[in-house]
Amino acid sequence: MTELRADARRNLERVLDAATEAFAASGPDASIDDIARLAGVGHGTVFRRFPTKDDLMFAVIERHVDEMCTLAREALAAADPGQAFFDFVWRLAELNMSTPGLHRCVVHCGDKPGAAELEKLADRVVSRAQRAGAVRRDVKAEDVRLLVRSALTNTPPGQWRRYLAVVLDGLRA
Amino acid sequence: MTELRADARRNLERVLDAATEAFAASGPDASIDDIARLAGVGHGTVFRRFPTKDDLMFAVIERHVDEMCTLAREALAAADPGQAFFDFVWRLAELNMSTPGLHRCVVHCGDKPGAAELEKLADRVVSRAQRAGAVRRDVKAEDVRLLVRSALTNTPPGQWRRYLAVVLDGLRA
DNA sequence: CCTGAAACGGACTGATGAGTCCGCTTACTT
DNA sequence: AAGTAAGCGGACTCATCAGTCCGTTTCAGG
Repeated sequence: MTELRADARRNLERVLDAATEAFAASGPDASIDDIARLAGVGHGTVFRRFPTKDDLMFAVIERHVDEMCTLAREALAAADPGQAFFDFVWRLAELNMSTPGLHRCVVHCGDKPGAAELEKLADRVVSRAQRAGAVRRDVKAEDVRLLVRSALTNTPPGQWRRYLAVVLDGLRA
Repeated sequence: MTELRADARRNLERVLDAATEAFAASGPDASIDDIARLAGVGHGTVFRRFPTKDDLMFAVIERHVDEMCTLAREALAAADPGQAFFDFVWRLAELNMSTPGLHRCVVHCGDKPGAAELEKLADRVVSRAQRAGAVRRDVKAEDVRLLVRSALTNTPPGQWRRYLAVVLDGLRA
């Protein structure tokens, strides 16, 4: 029942590879038709495995999201909450901005279960740093998330580090 | 030749009013059909006056852009370059965020002649503040523009003041 | 092999939205 | 009042894209 036929498994891999490439290049605007063409399959084949485009997108970024959750858990376990927060943000940014298109997909899928988990973890990292006095108290954890995101999104390629530095300086207590 | 017939003039006004309302509500995503319906005219009438949607959008924001240019010129004339910069940014933000939809239209039309003029003026305000030592030197004038924009765009309604405060704090020398 | 179920893929639908066209209407002019 | 050019508006084209359907192909087990 859960076993896929050999050709189905092969096509599934091709689709995921193609989708990763297309979403990395064009963000959530990549079309299913493009992805199917890139994978060398009909687009009906894509829809059989992933009932909606969002399902496919989430399958592509799931690995990314998991990785980010791990970073968040490490930050929560670290000794110095302030340092952990700043390190966490930089690592998160490096991971996301290595493929800006996928980052935009992560933003697009913000309400999916896995992504919601990540948000909860990230908010705890922020709160901990605030309690330790490393981050100003007049912003909410959610605000920090949005500020960092806005510094990374719609930013000229290769310039985001400078932008993030400014925002993080603005966030220090 | 340049005189419009009475009905044409009346419809032109209606279209501009409707477009302002629609763009303010939905940003650049407002459709010409919606605008025409709101104005009570056929959409052919809209296209006769404004060959493309962008032309219409720019006509709507032109007044805004002019007002912003005035603010920039005032800032350039002010005595204290640093204070002038921060006042300028806050006034610009208040003006834009009173109608977030129109702000998104301004961003969308960033390359139109009038908007380009505004960018040049704004960049001079920034450079002047940097030379006066009020703004950190490791960012370019364009970076400041983009950072401020990113703090205002895609931001929960009513929260943008906090976000802007953080970014401006991060920009101080 | 040979057969049936799984998988395939592309034609099709339906929605949306920009921009064109042209037969009809209406406002000015004389 | 009548002629005419300006103006009108909606039907039409064209393109895009998500998602459906079904006749055909291909895999895998007996």
